[in-house]
Amino acid sequence: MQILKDEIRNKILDVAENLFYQNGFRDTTTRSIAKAVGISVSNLYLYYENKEAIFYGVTDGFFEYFINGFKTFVNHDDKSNGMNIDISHVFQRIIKVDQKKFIIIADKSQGTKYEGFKEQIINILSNHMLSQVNKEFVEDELIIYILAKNFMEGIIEIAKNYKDDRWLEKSIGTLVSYHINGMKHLM
Amino acid sequence: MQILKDEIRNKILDVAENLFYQNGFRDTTTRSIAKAVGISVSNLYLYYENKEAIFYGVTDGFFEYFINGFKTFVNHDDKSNGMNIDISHVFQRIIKVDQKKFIIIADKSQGTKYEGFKEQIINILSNHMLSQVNKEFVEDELIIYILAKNFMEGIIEIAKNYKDDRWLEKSIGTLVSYHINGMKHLM
Amino acid sequence: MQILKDEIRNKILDVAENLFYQNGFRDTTTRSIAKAVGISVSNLYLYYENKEAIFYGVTDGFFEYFINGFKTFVNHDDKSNGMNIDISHVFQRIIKVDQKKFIIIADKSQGTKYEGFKEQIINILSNHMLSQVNKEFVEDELIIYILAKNFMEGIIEIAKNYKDDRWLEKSIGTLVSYHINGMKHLM
Amino acid sequence: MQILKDEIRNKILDVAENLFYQNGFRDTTTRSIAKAVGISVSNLYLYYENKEAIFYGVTDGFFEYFINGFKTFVNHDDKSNGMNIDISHVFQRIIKVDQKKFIIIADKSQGTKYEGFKEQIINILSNHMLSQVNKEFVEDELIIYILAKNFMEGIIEIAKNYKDDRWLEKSIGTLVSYHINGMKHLM
DNA sequence: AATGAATGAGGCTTCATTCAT
DNA sequence: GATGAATGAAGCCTCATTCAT
Repeated sequence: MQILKDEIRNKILDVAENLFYQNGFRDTTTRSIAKAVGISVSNLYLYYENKEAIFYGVTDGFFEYFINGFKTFVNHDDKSNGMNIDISHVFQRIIKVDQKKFIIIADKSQGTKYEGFKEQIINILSNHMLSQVNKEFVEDELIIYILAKNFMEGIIEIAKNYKDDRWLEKSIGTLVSYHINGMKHLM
Repeated sequence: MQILKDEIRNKILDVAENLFYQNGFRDTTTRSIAKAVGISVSNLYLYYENKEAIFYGVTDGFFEYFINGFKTFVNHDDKSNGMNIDISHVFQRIIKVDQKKFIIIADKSQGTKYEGFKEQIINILSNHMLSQVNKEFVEDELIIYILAKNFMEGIIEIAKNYKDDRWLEKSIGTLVSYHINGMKHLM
Repeated sequence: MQILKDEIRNKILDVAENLFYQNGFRDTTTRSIAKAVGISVSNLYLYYENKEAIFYGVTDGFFEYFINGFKTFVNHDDKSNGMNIDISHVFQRIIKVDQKKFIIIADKSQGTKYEGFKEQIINILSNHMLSQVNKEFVEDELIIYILAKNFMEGIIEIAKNYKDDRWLEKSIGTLVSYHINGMKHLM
Repeated sequence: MQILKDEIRNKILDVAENLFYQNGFRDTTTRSIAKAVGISVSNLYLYYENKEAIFYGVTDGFFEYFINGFKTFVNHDDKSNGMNIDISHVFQRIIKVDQKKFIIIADKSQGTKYEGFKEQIINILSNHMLSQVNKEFVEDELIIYILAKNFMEGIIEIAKNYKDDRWLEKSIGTLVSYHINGMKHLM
């Protein structure tokens, strides 16, 4: 009673996604993937070239989506205020498409070509915020970086708890306005 | 001779602290510790039972301190507003006493008994915030949890960048008021 | 339908011959054979019991031919001079019939029952040469063995570069007369 | 009853030398080395960084020696006849220093940085021979290459059978004069 | 007859831990 | 105390071979 290839191929991605999500790329073993799928380790290699390929199988399509969505924000936003409603939409869309993949790429990718990605996003956010802020109130740019990181991690955490679209919308809305309010006295 | 032993015992903790801080418990090898101390790997085991014991050697004292400091806040604070000046002091003290240990326990402890620690702190913070907030505005308690986590991660990030007390005070101040301002429209 | 089978059966041998020739038995994978044939690896096993059987499919017929041709030389030659024109013909014929198989058996058979084959041929050549040589000049029989091996490897190398019959004839001729001239002062 | 480190370190090289000599680098497994030494595979890695490092442990010193000796020949020999008494001395010295290492580098090094080395030596020899030969007699340079390879393999074979210096001297002498006599009618 | 799927054995390497001196 | 030496378990990956359809 052999299971169909696509079934397994997808099950591998499914299982791997969960394991990468829980333990990150580095601490997820081929063994644990194989065990969770219910196949031998060597069988894994019929479906994917190596552990990294499984990771990219999980993330690649989503990564393009992420980048495109984020570019929209970066380009459109330069003239308006740094952390406005737009970014709310951007992240909403990204998370709706796939919360776990978002988290994996942003936070569990050490050892893959995506490590360093979260940092880049934070830097972009940080630069945006910096351009909105009154330099007199902020003697140290580091605090802005920290707040940008803070915001990004809020987004990630929301992604981790995402269940339905209404909740997501409201939560990101709350997070964004929370941060905008937070920023006001720095402006 | 007993002095010599203590010297090594402490150097191990010193070195291990730095390595745990940089790479986390899981990615720190006994070999790297021994090498940095300048002793043999096997000698490590005369001082500590195993890698985990070294971790606890580094963190345990600090952990009590943390808990006590935090309890003070928890107990004193029930009647006042959730995230007020007091917590600012609590974390300042904790970070001043030992930023690295704080980060290690909170963020680098995967694989040890402390791996759920950060979560617990966030839960406590979350409960506090929840008691301060207007339930009508916050239909979902989860968002409060997320903001609590957000705050905690801000603290951790500040700890990572801590250099001098003035900066620390100002940064935590900024973070706290940022979050208080953020929370205001939820109250 | 039987025809189809034979077509594949032969294509396997064809492909395997080239791969064994290039990489040797040990470093030729069943996967590479199947891929080059354009069939599945498992299908290979319907035609041949295992990788070794494929090797023998490629070599066995030729091996008989080789042995027979060589025996002719061995038997006819006992009364004349050890390395004369006859052996030139023998190897010419063998290489013309199949240079690759000759090389495979002689030089690429580690891991198969033929792995000692080259050695045997060299021993036969060596014994022949020994019977032609002036024992006073050659105190050590080993040097004769080495020269025999040397000659055999010359033949193998010529086989590796074989393109057309004229070249082959001339090259073996050169090699043989080179070795005969070389031997003259040992006689 | 622990064996001294140096004893094992050397035993590893000893054992590995024999295995590399018999099976080549690629077909020698860490397992087989460990088993022959009588230790665990992981223990191997206390002494050498990896399999390749063991190979270089066996060969490196000798490689320098080889190159130096051979350069002497190449430089000194340009004005005299290609395969003369000098080369006899060069190879004698090289083989006396270490026959097996010579063979390993020249013939068993696939997968290491020395693969391709034998080819280079043969090319140098071939070019030398080519400059000595009457082009009218040799329409195809390939045959010269083959004879150079032939000579090199003669040297290797002598190396394989080397026992004492007198024998070596005589054998190389025989091989060289054999080849010089062989070449004479090509000149 | 054909093949996609599966796997155990084995290859190289690292790591935490233990042992003998 | 101290340490060089040793090792089993585990990690990633490949290969020849077998099985179910």
